Parts: sequence; C-alpha cells; structure tokens
Amino acid sequence: MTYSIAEAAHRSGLSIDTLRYYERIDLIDPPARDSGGRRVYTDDDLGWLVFLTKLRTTGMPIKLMREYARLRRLGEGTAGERKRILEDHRADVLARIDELRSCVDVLDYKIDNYERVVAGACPPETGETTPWTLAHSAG
Amino acid sequence: MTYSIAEAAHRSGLSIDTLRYYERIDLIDPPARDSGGRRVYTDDDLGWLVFLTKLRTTGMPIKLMREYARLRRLGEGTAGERKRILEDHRADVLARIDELRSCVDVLDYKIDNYERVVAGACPPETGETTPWTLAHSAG
DNA sequence: GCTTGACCTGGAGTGCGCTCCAGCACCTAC
DNA sequence: GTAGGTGCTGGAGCGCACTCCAGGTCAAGC
Repeated sequence: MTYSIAEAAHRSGLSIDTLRYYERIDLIDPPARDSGGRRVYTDDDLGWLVFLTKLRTTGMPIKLMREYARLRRLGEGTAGERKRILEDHRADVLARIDELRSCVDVLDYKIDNYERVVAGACPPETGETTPWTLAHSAG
Repeated sequence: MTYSIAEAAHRSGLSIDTLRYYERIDLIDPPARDSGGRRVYTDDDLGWLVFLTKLRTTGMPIKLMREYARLRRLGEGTAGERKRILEDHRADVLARIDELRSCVDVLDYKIDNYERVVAGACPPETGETTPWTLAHSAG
C-alpha cells in the first residue's frame, strides 16, 4: 500500500505541513515521489511516523528524535544505542507519570475541598492538614 | 513568615524572572513591598505559587490558570466554577496518564525487540505481531 | 562616602514545534 | 482547453512560556 501526503497525514494524525517539516529536519527520510513529483508514503514510512508520534506524545524533544532517526539510518549496528535512548526515555515517562499522579492527588484534595465549600457553609480548608507544603488556604 | 523574591523563587521552584512574569500576567496578585520597594512574599503567596506549579506541571495552559486566578480573586462565590475547572483538568490529566502508559507499552515492545537484536543474530521484529497498527519493522 | 549586591522596571529576545503563505506545477474531469 | 483540486518549494510567521538585558534604585558593610 502507498499513500498520498494527505492520506499519510490522516493516518498518522500529523498535519501535511508537519510531515514536510519532519522531512526538512531529517526526522523522516524523503519518501518516494510519483511521476508528478508528489510524495508517496509506504506502510513502512507510516509505521515510522506512527512511532515518532509516540515519542512526541511522550515528550521526547525533537533533537533526540533526530538523533534516534540518525542512528536508525545507520542500520542494525546502532541497535544498542537506540535501545539505550528508549530505555532512558521510558524512565523519563514513568517519572512523568508519577509526577502527574501526585498532582492528581493535589487536585483531588482541592476538588474535595470545593465540594464542601459549595455544598454547605463550612469554611474552606479549616482544621485539616494540607497534603503539600505551605499551601494552606492558598487556592 | 515572609520571603524575598529570591527565597520565594527557591521555595517554589520557579525563577525570579518567572515570578515577576506571573505577576505581570495576573497569575499572582502583586505581593506586598518593603520600605525599599522590594517584593515581600507571604506563606499564602507561596502556597498559591506552589499550587500554580502543580497546574503547570500537569500541563494546564496559562490562559486557564489566569482564568482560575481571576475567579479566585472574586471570592467564594466562584467556588463552583473553580471546582469545575479543576475537575475538567483532573480528567485531562488522567487521560494523559493513560496515553503515556500506552506509549510505555510501545516503548517496552521496542526495547524488548532491541534486546533480542543486540543479544543475538535474531533478525529484528520477525514473526511477531506488532502492538500497534502499521508499525512493523519501522523503528 | 563608596562599593557591593540584591532588587527594580520596561521591553526585547529566545527556543520550540509547528503553521501559514505566495506563487507555481501537475492531473483529472468536464 | 480550462477549471478545480492536490501538491510543490522556500521562507516567513506564530503562540507559548519564559528568559535576558540595560540602566537604575536602595540598604548594608567597610
């Protein structure tokens, strides 16, 4: 299967402009062209694009994605290095998840407090221990 | 307790410039000043700053933080509205966590694959089903 | 009284990751 | 053969969230 740039954009969830941008900055290899000079994307191209979106979604900076793409271009010999990049990134993502979860705890606390403020005449955040430092009655 | 801008920056994890920036864009109320015109932050100020960092950490855009700050300034009557903002944001954060987790699965799959490529002569990603669409042999 | 250092202001600059645009080429359908 | 749709290029512009800077004030210590 091959895809026009519009189809590739649709299937990858990226915009047409972003696809061309990714090509300009060497995140993706220049795809094949048809007789009229238009880009033709293969399933492999699409797979790589989809994987790139996973890296972006998880906050990998484009610089590092470019480095990963560079290594990939160099072939199997760079597998170890690429593995290390992904492992490091995986650790970052897990840390980020933990960070988000602890922020959700704070949100839960605040929401619960608003619950009581909205429901009754109970003054906000009285007689309670706050779940984070310094933050009593401040939100 | 009160704090100089340097102390407030240190304790909130924000930079001095960011504190002044947050004040300029009405995220925080102008703090008190000492006789020399220098900012003096209270524990309450600090608590609000810390809470703001939670919202930022979880990706709330500054526009929405400003809206939340505006409502907070209007007093308890806006508690319901603020609660709704936090609830919506909480849902966003939980969705984000799920998204990250599913990306971690992809990373795990790739890392596991590299494991085998690096360890032996096993050709990459052969005879396996890929965990996401279109992405065989593409990374 | 002079240096030092923290802080002040208004405004300009930065880095990131796109996003948009003008002006042109090509292919298809009518 | 022409109108419309899709795509091309190089380059400019944008939104966000800061970050930096010049030129100045102020208080403390020597």
